[in-house]
Amino acid sequence: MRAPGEKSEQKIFRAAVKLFDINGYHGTTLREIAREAGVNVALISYYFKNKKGLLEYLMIRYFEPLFEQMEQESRNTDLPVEEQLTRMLLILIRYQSRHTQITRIIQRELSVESILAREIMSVYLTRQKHFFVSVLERSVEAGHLRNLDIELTVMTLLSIVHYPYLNAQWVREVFYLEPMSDQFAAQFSTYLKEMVLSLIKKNEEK
Amino acid sequence: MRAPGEKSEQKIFRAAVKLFDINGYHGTTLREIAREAGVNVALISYYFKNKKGLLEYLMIRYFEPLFEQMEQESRNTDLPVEEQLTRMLLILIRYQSRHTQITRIIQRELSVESILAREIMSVYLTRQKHFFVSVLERSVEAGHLRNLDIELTVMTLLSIVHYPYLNAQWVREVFYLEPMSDQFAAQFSTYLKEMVLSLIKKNEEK
DNA sequence: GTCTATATTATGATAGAC
DNA sequence: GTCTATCATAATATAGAC
Repeated sequence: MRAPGEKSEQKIFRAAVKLFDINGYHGTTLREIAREAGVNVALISYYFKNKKGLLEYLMIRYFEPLFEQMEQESRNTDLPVEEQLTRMLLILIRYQSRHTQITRIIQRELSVESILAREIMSVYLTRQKHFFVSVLERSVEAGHLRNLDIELTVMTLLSIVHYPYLNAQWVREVFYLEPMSDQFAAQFSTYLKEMVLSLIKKNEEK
Repeated sequence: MRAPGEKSEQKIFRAAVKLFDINGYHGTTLREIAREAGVNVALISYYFKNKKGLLEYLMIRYFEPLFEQMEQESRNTDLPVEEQLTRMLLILIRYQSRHTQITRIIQRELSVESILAREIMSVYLTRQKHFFVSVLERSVEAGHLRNLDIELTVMTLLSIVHYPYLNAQWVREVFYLEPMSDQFAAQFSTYLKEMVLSLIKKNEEK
């Protein structure tokens, strides 16, 4: 009874991602996932234990590879500051645009108060903050950013990078851009690079 | 059997806002709302028809007064551009920080694909975009922003302003700031003003 | 690995008494 | 306006056959 080409575990995962993305985690039932995957409901428990297990699996799978990249990039302290900063932002944008569905699920679910969300914050997001703070501290040493608070700048940069991928529907319907497209990622990166330069250089001149 | 001081309708609304904020719309049940409000479940249907009605009521209540303010401010075209722009951003920040719970509910629920979300986008959020586009167009006429795309700038500014109120937990636990406090709103506004000036002035000098 | 069958509990919603 | 009682359905989850 198995469909050709793809294993059930994978089919369940794909279906869950698709439905969580569109309808939200609590807005999706295991039955819907099973139907979408063309698989029996009981198989979900077999592979992922329960609904929460599906979400946890999804989150870990997302953050681990991303943070390997980020960590590596944050060690390139021999690069010019603006270069390192824009490269770190580029990593985030590229990663998000290649995983738009999971990105939106995670961004949304992190805004719900839960143990899982708190764990993600303490394990990954504090680390992420420190990566960016380090770079900006280097930037201050180089004479940039004199009158902009570092922490708020990090918060701001991350807001810019995350929000369009959370609110993809808004980007589509209000700005007529497609967050899933490579073109958007490219355009967005270019824009951000320009903006970062504006911020840094301006303050340098003061 | 009525508790003193507050009417049931109001108590239900408050309870719903509190629980939707913490656990999400789909993550909250009518029974939980009734318990939190100290009121019978049936009363929710009596006042708000059904669960969806509660969410709709909440959204309209939020956007109407906000857009009255925004609309009014967007007519002040005699002000200097930076002044008008920062004032519009300030309106958003103040409004969000005075309604942190509903703001988070709405920001989160807009990222779920639904008819309601689509309506909010077409009724309010496109209008919001146009307010900001108009100001930035004035800015371009004044010789600013030469190499920054207007629409992307609007998207970016709104991302900065919205994201911290959606991801309040992140702001708290990673940046040790309290999004509900007036102090945060003040600090954030000051920062943004500085940043807007950086962006505009820098490009002016080129 | 996959399915059937079922247990158990929860859910949104309403009819009708007070 | 408020509550009791109840319905119909839907939810997650598991035990056990194949």
